[in-house]
Amino acid sequence: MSRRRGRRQEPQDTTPASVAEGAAISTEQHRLIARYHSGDREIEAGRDLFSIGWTGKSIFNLLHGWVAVYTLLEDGRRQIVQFALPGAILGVLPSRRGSSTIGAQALTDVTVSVIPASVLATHARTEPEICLRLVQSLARDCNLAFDHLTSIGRRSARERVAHLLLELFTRYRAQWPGNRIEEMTLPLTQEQIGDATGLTFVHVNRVLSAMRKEGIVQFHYRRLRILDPDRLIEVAGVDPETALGWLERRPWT
Amino acid sequence: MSRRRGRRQEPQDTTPASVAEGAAISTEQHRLIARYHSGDREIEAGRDLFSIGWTGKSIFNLLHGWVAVYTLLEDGRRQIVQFALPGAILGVLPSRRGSSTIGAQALTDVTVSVIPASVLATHARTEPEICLRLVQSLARDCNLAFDHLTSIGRRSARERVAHLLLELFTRYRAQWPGNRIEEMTLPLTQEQIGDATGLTFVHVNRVLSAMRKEGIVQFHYRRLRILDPDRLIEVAGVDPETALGWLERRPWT
DNA sequence: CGCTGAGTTGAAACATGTCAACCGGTGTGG
DNA sequence: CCACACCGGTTGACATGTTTCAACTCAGCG
Repeated sequence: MSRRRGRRQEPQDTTPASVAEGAAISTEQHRLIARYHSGDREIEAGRDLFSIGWTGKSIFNLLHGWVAVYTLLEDGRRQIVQFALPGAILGVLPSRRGSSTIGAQALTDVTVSVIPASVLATHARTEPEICLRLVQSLARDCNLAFDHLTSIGRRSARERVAHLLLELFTRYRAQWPGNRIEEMTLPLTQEQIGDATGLTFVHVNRVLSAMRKEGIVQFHYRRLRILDPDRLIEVAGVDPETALGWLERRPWT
Repeated sequence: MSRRRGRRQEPQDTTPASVAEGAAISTEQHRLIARYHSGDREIEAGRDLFSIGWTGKSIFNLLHGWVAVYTLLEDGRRQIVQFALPGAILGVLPSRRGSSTIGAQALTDVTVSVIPASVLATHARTEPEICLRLVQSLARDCNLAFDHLTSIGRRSARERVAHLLLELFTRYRAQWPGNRIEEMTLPLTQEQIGDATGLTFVHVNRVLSAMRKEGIVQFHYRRLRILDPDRLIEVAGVDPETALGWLERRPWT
């Protein structure tokens, strides 16, 4: 039942996500809780920002890079439940007591701003902005999770993969406004796409091959090229209106 | 690809979820934003609290009954993304502008407290409690959504159904503390279980039949009886520790 | 009494998983 | 500098879980 491929977990060489491709949103624009951070931290690609069982009491504001949030079953099956982009807030969920049931893996080299939970607790009442920001971030995460749920639950493999690529592309492009090139560095392996879509990496490969042959998208070694946006939208099964809605999204998240 | 069964949507006879089975948490305990509600509203079983496309500007505090939050694909495929129990907060997500991409259907007769979004907007700054409460509710929803994601993405049909039953049972029982009977009214059809687990109602039926024959659970016409809790936990593939964690959850949500 | 919603069951079709072999690139250590 | 290991990707043959289609039951209700 789709165990993971026998590979080491630790290192991973990944070219940084940011190539000069347009006018990017600056790192500082992502730092939306500037005042209280207790310092920035850098994590190299492949490492965990925090792992399952983590008992730390901090939350993280992702400033740069990509992060995959995942869960694990006892026998090694893995599910990626969220892809976090700059601006995202991570680590809120592991509710107070107890340890985190989710892990967060850096897909690229990553820099986060660390905010002690204590700060949050003491200032939440006096500084409503923080709280509102949290609500916004969580609502967005929830919405995305719901999208993924319907994707995994009710779409075919082909639709799921198309949907994911489309989502990540539009979210990414929202960070590079004005850039119209249908191409990007997508710092994922096919196995990770499988972990996010509930498929096997073998099957992801087949789906991607098919879509490449049909001239819809091309995804090779972390380079994603969208050859036929309209057909991709069609295969993903989102109405173009929604797709446009995605493009309007705020830069953060 | 698993369209819905050709049935009318509207009415639905459902016995109310609350039977006298122990010391329930009172309705007032669920009303956590008491001050600002603009009145309560009752929705009968089967009706939508709000539907996809809804543009209203209210949020709802569920006081009594069960609600299923769902999404729809163009061709009628449906995915239930959340089950809301008393105490839950609904309708936060449909972000300001634009219409809701999710719907909420009453599974039983339901009463909600309606809170105009405007109230929220004006008081969020002055009354941090509201905001904190929202964060808590959203974080919980997000966590549950992540659980469901890994269930649908990586578990077998059998595991998924077991997992869902276990989750709903523990969440329900948290509302009736002190009650130790492994039995409850679960106001769902097998089709709705399918919509939540990403399966066909036919297959849900087969799985349930099998588990009944094996003496694990019994689910017939909205009556759920857990015959062998340990085996259910085992089949669901959660470690007992986590299962206990569920039981510790706050009454609301 | 017929209708409808929900559940049940069997047979066959199909999507996806499993297993296994192989390729090319890259880093590493002898 | 070569040999080797390993990662990520690719492909084929086959196994299997789940869906699809269809028929039938049962209960409630007008």
